[in-house]
Amino acid sequence: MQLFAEKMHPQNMEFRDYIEALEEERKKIQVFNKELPLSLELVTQAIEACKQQLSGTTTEYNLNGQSECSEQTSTEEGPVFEEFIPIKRRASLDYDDDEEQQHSHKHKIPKDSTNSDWLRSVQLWNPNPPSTKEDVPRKASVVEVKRNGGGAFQPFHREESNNGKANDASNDKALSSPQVPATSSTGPVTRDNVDGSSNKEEKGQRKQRRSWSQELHKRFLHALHQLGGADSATPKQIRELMKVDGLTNDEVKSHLQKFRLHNRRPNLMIHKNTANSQAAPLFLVGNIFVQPPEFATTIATSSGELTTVTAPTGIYTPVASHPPIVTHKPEGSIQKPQFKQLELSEHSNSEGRANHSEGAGNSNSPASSSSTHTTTTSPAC
DNA sequence: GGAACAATAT
DNA sequence: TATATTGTTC
Repeated sequence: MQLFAEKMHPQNMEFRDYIEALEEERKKIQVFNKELPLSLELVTQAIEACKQQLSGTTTEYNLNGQSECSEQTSTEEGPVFEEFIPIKRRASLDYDDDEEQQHSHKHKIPKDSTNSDWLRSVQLWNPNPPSTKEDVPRKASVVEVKRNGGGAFQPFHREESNNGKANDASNDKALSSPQVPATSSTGPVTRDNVDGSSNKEEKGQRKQRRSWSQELHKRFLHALHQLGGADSATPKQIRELMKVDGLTNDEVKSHLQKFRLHNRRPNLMIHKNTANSQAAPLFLVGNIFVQPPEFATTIATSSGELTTVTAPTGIYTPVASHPPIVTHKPEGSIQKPQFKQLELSEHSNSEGRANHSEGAGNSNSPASSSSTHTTTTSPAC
């Protein structure tokens, strides 16, 4: 008996506190009565229930609550109890940890789910990347910053196959931190590259996709520029110049391939037009806008496509500068590419442009070179 | 180096 | 769901 009494007191105290907390909660919620009518109702009910129990039924209830005996009360209070518990918990987060086992279901589920979402949203990923347009586009700028700070991009989708690509992750970071390329990247070329190839073989699975962030692409362009253009440059050389950890020749090669493909089409047109390769290359894409009417006309006439085509693509068109046009669709198109970063902020433009700038400087070489060779072949012509 | 295949986003 | 873009593998 005495034990009872002893126990009761403290509990009652807690109970009162809890009720007070609930009341405060209710006050807060009342403001949002319209929006959270149910919540208000629930809280109110909980308060009433608590009060009732505290006054009359308390003994039993409490007992039930604490002690194992749950039978009798269970009938009436059972239901209340359930409602109560969850609320209580939330009210007092303390309980979250353990106990749950019993109610874990209700309680846990929401909690976990929230957390997971949270993490997801917060973390990188983007998994977000996937469809998280909401987050990405809007918050993009901010998010980007954060991410960049850490690793920069979003981490591609490396989700599942971390194993093989653990390296990549690190790599990515390195990559991501283009700004400080030298630092991390300096010695980068080491084995990672090799690993990439080896890993492939190891696992039948596909390698996770490497997203070519702007930064990465920037480097790519830079390297390309240094090597005298896309045509003359070889993946290996490019890779070395890029100084990116974990970047494989294959990746570079692939990127180069796409880069050429993208550039060629549009460029081709230009190319021919511009007997002189000199400028042509530089502005390939850019020229469309910038360049003199000559190109524009040709381009426009021959290919409305160009404009459309070039702009949309994200990375490869880096150069592509359709800022204005792009604005509408572009986001979608551009965003797709992993380069959310681009999208993230308008920076994308800036970035894109940055690329441009570099690309432009650089681009000339690549584009020109590539174009030169290809020109003849191009179907467009 | 290029093409086919695969994955992802719109 | 179909298409487009991008990346990986052969």
